[in-house]
Amino acid sequence: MKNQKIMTSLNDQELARLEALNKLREIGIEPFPAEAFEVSHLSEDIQSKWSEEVEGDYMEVSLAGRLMMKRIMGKASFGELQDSAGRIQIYVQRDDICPEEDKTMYNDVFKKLLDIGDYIGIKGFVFRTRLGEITVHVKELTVLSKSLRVLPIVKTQIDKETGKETVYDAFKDPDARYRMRYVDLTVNEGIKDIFIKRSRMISTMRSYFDQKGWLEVETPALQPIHGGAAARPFKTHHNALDMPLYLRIANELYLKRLIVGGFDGVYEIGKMFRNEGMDRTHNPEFTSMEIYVAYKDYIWMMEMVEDLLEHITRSLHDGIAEVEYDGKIINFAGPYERMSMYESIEKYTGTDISNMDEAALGKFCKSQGVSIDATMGRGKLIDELFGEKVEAHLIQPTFITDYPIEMTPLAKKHRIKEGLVERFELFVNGKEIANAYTELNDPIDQRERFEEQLKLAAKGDEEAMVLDEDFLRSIEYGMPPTSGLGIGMDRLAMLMTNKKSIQEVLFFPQMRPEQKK
RNA sequence: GAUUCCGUAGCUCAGCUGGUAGAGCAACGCCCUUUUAAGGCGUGGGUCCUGGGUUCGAGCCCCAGCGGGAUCACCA
Repeated sequence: MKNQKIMTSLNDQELARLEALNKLREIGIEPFPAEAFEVSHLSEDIQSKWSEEVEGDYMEVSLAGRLMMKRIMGKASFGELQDSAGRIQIYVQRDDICPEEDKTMYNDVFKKLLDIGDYIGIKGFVFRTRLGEITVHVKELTVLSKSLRVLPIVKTQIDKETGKETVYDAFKDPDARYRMRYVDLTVNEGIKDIFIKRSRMISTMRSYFDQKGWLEVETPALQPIHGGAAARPFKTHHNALDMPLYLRIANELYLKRLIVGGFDGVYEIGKMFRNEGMDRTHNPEFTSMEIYVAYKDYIWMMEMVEDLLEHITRSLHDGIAEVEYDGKIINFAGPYERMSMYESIEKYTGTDISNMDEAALGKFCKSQGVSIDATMGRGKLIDELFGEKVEAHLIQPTFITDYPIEMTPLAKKHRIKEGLVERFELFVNGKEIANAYTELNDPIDQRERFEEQLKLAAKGDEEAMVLDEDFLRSIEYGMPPTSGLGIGMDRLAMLMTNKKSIQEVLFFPQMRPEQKK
């Protein structure tokens, strides 16, 4: 009865696969065997290393993977086996896999009961076909796992005259691809590479930091006070403590406590959560890297970022420090251009705003066609102006330095320039990808800045920071001069893999629940 | 949140001024021992996203909803 219920929800192709599975069992072949299958080679090993000269080394190979194509021609067939590294053609002859009278293994199992997507193991030898394709001649075939669903079969034809490539039946609906990433990864070439690059990007960064002697740490993701950034948090509740907790929007205040505790350098690569809108550069959970190094300032940090990004880019792109993004060549070899925020506005509007007061600035924004409202203070006006007039021009990596104090409550006041803080952001392709300060370690100044934030909150600013008394206590014990940096790892991954949507660099981007059928 | 486009077979898509649903691949059956989008002959397969409405008649028109994409806004 249970079976019947399943049956009615299946289409004809899925029914055929279920029947094939039952028939395999009838023949005495377990479609989901428990035994391990020993693999000697990956498809890629053979494709790249085999030649007639070393033929002798490839007389007994065993491979495992999904059967992705069958081309049956009577008593012999070709197929394609896809493993973790790629694909290789296989050649299956009836009398080879069925040396005895009984031809079931070929006539029934291979020709009829095996479907595209099934996992098989093969043993045989490598040869080259008349048409020149390196192929495994199968002597022994093992069913490793049955696939009950139909994979979309992507086929590519290359026109022999024009060399033009045509793709048939691409599995390209973004909705389906993100919801069923396992199918996307199986069927679409190049998807794995994105995530392999992402993984290597992170491991390269980690080993760079480790080599400098900085310590990778972990700090709470569940926080009683959501500090360190201006954003709306996710709220949850702990039952045993009967208290509200927030998913972290940043880890800055915890990492600084560790600097107070005496580490010279600490960093954390981890998930942050922000309860805000989603678009092609925002996912509710995202990966950030934050690092704090004692006895340094933001000028030192700019040099570190140049070296780090150049190093990562080279290690991901065969030693080259350039990436192509959105049709542009972006060069990550340092040094990068540096401009103060005021200089950048002057460069792209022709006007020096450094001495304007709030009223004059408001007037200037209007004259530039920047829409403003009455609640905006001086800092916010500058930020708007920058966003409208400057950001889009910053294609090559560019440091923008020295921000108005109002919007940056955790950065140290500028050593010379009144009303500014020692902060930089790194822009690439018109987008911010890194943010750094000379950290504020003066506890009295820090308390005043928090109090300013409280006033903003009282005025209704939902994103104003909350005062963290324990954090203040920690720096009252004494925090060394420190520079800190944050990098949005997803956005960096987008740059490194030439993807325009954050969903393309996340295995499982956040989605609405699937509609029930 | 706003605007806009899209949702038809397992996949990719067509479907005219409204007339009762099609193609290729995939599936099923038969033929074929070096093919490669293999080929040839034949067969089956649909909640046209959901719910209302207009109409003699809706995949198509109208309304509402669901899901997704793009652009903008918001957001370090």
